[in-house]
Amino acid sequence: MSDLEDAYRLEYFEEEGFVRTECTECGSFFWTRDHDRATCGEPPCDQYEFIDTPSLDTEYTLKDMREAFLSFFEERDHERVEPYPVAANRWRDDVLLTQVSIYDFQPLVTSGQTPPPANPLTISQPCIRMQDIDNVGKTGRHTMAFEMMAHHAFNAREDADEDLAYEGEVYWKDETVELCDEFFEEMGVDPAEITYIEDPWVGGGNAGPAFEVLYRGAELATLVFMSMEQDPEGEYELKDGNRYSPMDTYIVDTGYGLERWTWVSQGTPTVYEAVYPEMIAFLKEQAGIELSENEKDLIHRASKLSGRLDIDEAEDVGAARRTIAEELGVKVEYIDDLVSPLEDIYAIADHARTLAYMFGDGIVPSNVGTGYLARMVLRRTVRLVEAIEVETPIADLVDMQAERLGYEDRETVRDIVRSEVAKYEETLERGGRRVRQIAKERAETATPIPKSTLVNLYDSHGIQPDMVQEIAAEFDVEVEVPDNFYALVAQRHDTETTETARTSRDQRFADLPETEQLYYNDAYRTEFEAIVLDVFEREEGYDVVLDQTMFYPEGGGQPADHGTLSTDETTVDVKDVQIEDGVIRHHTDGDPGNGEFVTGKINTDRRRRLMRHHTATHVVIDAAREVLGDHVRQAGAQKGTSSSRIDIRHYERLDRKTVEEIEMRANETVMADLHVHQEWPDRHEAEETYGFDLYQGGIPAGQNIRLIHVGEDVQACGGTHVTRTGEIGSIKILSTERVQDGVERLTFAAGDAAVGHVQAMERSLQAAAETFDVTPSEVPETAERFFSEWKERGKQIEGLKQQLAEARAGGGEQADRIKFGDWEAVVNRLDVDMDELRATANVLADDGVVAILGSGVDGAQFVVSVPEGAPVNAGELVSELASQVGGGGGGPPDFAQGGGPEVDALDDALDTVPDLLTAAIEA
RNA sequence: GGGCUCGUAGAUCAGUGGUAGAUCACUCCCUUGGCAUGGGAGAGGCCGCGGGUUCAACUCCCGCCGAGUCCA
Repeated sequence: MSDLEDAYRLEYFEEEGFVRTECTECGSFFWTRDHDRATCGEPPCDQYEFIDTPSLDTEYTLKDMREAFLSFFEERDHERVEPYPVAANRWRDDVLLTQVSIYDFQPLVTSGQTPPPANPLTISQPCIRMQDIDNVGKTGRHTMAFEMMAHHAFNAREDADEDLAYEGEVYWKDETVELCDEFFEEMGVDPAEITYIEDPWVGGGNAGPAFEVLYRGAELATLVFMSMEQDPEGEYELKDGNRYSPMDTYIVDTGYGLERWTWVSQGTPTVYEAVYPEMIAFLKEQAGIELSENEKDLIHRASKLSGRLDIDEAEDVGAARRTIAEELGVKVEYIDDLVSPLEDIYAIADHARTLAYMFGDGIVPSNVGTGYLARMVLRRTVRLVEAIEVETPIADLVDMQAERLGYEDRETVRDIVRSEVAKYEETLERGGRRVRQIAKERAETATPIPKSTLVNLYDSHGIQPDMVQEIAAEFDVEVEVPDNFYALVAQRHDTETTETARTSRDQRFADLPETEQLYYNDAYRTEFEAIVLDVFEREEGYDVVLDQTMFYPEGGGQPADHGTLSTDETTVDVKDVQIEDGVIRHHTDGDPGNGEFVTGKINTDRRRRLMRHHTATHVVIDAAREVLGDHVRQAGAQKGTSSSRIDIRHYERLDRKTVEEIEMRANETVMADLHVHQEWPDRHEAEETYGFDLYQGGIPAGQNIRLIHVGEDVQACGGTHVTRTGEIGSIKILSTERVQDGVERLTFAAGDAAVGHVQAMERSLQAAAETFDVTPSEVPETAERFFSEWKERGKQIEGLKQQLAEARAGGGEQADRIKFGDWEAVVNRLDVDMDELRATANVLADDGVVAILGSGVDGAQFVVSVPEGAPVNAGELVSELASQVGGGGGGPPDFAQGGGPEVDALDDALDTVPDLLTAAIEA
């Protein structure tokens, strides 16, 4: 760590007369203008000193504070950048939610592959941190949703190894600290009260020196100087135990918590009161919370105290509250009763804002990914709202926040919330029934519900332990809730993680220049000439690299082109095409010869079909968005030659009517014969014009991106397209399936493939129609009729069999009646099916006769039915008989069945019955 | 992406290799001046679909389809 000490010695500190001091409490080093200061300023070394003491020049609302910050930096040559979505997985695949502002620019901007939208820039980025969910409402300072105000500068080293998307230094540590100082002063803070604590920052594979900036006990800013990346050979070992080395870029990453600043400016006991005043007032009124002056005062003092305690874990909250009660000289239960509803209200306000961000940014509830996180937050909110007995629908609460945050498609947000709340209520109802049943069983045996059952209820059915306890209490049943409940759940999910070893790069391949991509110039040309730069012999076939190619490599869900490469001497087939670091490999069945001139020919039919399907994909997504709403987003796609599929995010199953509507819209676009064209604009201009909805299929790298316009629809896309939608011919949606909760897969065909599928469908229908001897349009009605008639006949047959059985048993047939003891038995071979055999035997037994019946219809089969009291065990008798025909059988003593494959032995077996009966009676 | 649970009468669920059941709802009859109710009778099942094991599968095994839930 001492390696980094120099990193904190700034000229600015020198000039301004700062001193470096070691905190007498925690031992951290910090910088301050106050030479007498002994402590670092961070709780627990120092305490909150702004509660009841508004500590800026004036009291700010969130909106005013945000504006004050952004315009301050704008005035100092920073460009204001619009915030990114909270769903960070819309532009990166390594995280789900935006947790800090720098996430907006990782990984492409921070690594230097892509330029930043502005440099330097300032932004106020909405963030969500789920880690704090248990603390929200309780500690007075944790919120799940917050805005991180920030300014960023992206610098590149002069001696950088590679070409970077930005160059030179904008500013670095001294200017960053100076800006921080100035901003504090602008807000009316005496600079002598500020401390800069040295606190190296490590995260996400990067690291660097950093300052925490404290004022009156509140951490109001973090200044991070990201300058290192993880490297096993690196010269610095940091606090996470990994080694780091300097990067080619070095980046100013700051964070000023908007909510904290607002709070400090107002000096309210909790952050929530500063941030959500309207919603808290609304909820208090709805929940009918009215407090006396005494109670208000007590709560006020309690919140002040809890702010001074260092609570970072939910488990600490209980202990903290006991301490508070002690200090205030009241019972802890009293504080609990008073404070709990308020805590719930604070949490609801925060959760509602979190949900507004999530759904407003297009997250759809699901059992996976961000959708799952949203579902968890929503369910928690439902429980909180129930706890304080507020009648207002959650949809309204979320909508209040969505309105405040300025989201446009609020009706969809409401719809999503309503549908999700309904799903949860169903789950609760189902769960309640299940628990009641278990509780009833346990009540009978007077045993507690074991923890394994509890874990299972939660894991498989989403039922919380406290719900089980509540219901069990109604039945006076105890429940074992272990302290480590969630650890037990986690245990169930312990699985080995398989590590994928990265294949070592072939040096010869790595040295090749990037292949020129001809397929973008004119997607309709199918012949080109090129030079073979290298040929790699593979286990099966060859990989050929050319200087330029028209072969489209697999990518963006579009499969590779096929075709041929020809020289004067030979022609080889291209079976697959892949791109790696800009170099395109043609996988062939032969060696065209290194250094040769080749003529490449693309399989036109295949390519055309892929082009039609690719453009059709854009058309279908656009149609789905029009029909379902703007939240619809592509969650994956795979094009093909006979059909393609796209996965779209949506919160409900699609019914047949909706699918037809989408299909009709898509075909309207086809019929309108719209022009399809591509352009390569600057990425930031494109993002500004069209938003992140551009990135339906993933985020491309680079300064410029390729856009495909189909009418109004615009998407970033690297695939090959037809030039007019009319060329698609037609689009037929073949099927929909739910691949995950919240994700619908549409499989469709375009052009001749669509016609082919319709024809196949028609053939099936024709075949069915011919069987029924009706016209295709009459098939549904006819099938319906046949099915109900078929059921009707089944019932008739059953009735007839019963009658037949009664007739037979009545002695109409020449039955062998034998007497044994006081009983009479019928031994007979009927050669009818099992149902009839059974029915006949039962009728006989009802008449007080032991029935032993055999049949040779389907193998050799026996049924034995014994009237009550007769000295014969049906199970044993059948077992004996069945073994004589090479099979087995059994059943209860009064009724049994069995059989075997040897039909020839059936009669002999029946002949042994009298002896067996005699034996039975003697036994 | 991985794990777990569930698909049986219109609804809710029993049944765990050997004759498909209960409760509510439904239809009819009886009880009552009428209603709440009570009593009786009846109708209603490709036991999700397809394979396998077995003399025999709602039941066991495999695959598919559908629903739910937990975890990353």
